[in-house]
Amino acid sequence: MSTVPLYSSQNLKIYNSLTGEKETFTPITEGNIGMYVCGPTVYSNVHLGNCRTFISFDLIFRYLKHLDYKVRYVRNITDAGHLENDEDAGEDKISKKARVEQLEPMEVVQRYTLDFHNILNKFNNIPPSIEPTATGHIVEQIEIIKTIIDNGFAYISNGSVYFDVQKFNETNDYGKLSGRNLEDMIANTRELSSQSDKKNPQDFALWKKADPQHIMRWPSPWSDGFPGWHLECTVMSTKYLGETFDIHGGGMDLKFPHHECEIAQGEAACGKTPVNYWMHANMLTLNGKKMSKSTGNIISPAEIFSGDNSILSKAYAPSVARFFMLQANYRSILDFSNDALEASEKGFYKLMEAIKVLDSITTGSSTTGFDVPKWRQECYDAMNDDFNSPILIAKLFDAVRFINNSRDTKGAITKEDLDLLSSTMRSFVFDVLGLVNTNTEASENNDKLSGAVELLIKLRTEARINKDFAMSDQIRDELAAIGIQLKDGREGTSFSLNN
RNA sequence: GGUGUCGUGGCCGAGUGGCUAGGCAGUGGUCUGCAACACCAUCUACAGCGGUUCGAAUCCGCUCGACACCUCCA
Repeated sequence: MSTVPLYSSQNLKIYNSLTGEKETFTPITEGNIGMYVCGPTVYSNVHLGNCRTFISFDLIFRYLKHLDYKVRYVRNITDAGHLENDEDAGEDKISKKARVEQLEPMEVVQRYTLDFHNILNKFNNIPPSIEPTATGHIVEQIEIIKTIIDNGFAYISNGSVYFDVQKFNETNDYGKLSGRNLEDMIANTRELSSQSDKKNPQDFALWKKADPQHIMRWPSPWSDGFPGWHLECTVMSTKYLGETFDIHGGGMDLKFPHHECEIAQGEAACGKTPVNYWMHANMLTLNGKKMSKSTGNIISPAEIFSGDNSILSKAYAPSVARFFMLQANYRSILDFSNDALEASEKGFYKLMEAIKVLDSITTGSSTTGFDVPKWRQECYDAMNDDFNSPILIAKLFDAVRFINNSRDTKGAITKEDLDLLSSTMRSFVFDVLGLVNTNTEASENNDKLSGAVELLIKLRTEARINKDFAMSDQIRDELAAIGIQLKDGREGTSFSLNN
């Protein structure tokens, strides 16, 4: 038996940074997608801004899978080669951290890789299919450097190897992704420092000769040294996804020079452009400025979860922060604030509450006031339009209104429509948006608590019948104080757990 | 200086030529013993100036402002 994959009935459009337009998505191999996303340099704890990028691509990964595509998602760990700056005096970020904290470089890598995985796991991100490291691909990097040299696009200088941008630009277009042209860049570049080994300031390192005190070093035909930052992504994407693959993603700040250099390396090594669809996730800002490790303008996920930061009024669940981010388009700058997060939290629990209500709706002979199949397609249309999660969420809230109405109005929906509504809600909220319902899980999974609260509700109801409002209010208020909210409705009293 | 993006109501944030985005907050009402929850109704917009158009938040120009990249950053 064979089922028709969902993607065949949906028209997915993706905004391609390379062309600046939304394009109908067509994978190289039907039904299969290769996607590469630039991962973190593991020299410090991830901050919330880093997380936004990976949550954005998790949404994309989840939706592509939801459409029944077979996706190979590769996201690297940069554990070597990422310099403090592009001058020759630059120090490897991992090495520097290791020196400062008196750790082995691999201890630094291990510590922050674990932190990265732990935090993304809390945000309910699905792990990538392959998570390769730069240090695990030194041999491949040396091989590709040889190829680029052989093809005439790189030169050796004092034990280092540099990519010859001007030579490349004679036959190719350096700057096509970031909308720059080489002449402008040359005209606007500062003078080279005298000790540079580079022919031109635009040239970038493929291999760097290590200083005597540099710990992380590997032998190569040119020197004992280490690979350039841009190279690892070219090598690992090519190795696991092929010389040309479908989607390459990353943070907006990597567009230039990192991704521009990847295109140059790929074209110089393989003679073909490496990526069909470039996708860039926009920045999370704090006080209107980009979150950035180097400026210290950051808030960490751990602080969100604990509330331990002066700008936060309380702690927030990971799914609340995730929901907050998904309420903005991945291509828009999003500004973080406690007020915005608090507003999202209320919306989030309203959404979760409605999903719980789905189970208690009674069905009737017809559905009035809501076209479930039409609504369902509108949800898909939103996601098909370059993963427009804010529109999807707006559609979900349309359904929330109908669901809450249906609770009070008996028999306003057919069994068939309710099943479709329920399955669609759940698949978009949990599978596609990747939200976790901490609220109802706690109440459903804890029968003892539930039994105790039901007993208190019973006692309170008796008190109310006897007009002993002092007693009934005491029960209500003290339960509220420990996060259990009682809800009086036509059909009696129910409760929910608040965070 | 160069390149690019953006400026939407109290807050967040969609929308790219005419039709209610949505969430939070506010206001009025229904429900309630009183509340909360929920529901119904409703208010505050498209930075400024000029142009194109029957019609512009949406297209064009200018002005002002913000941000990002051009050094490391998701």
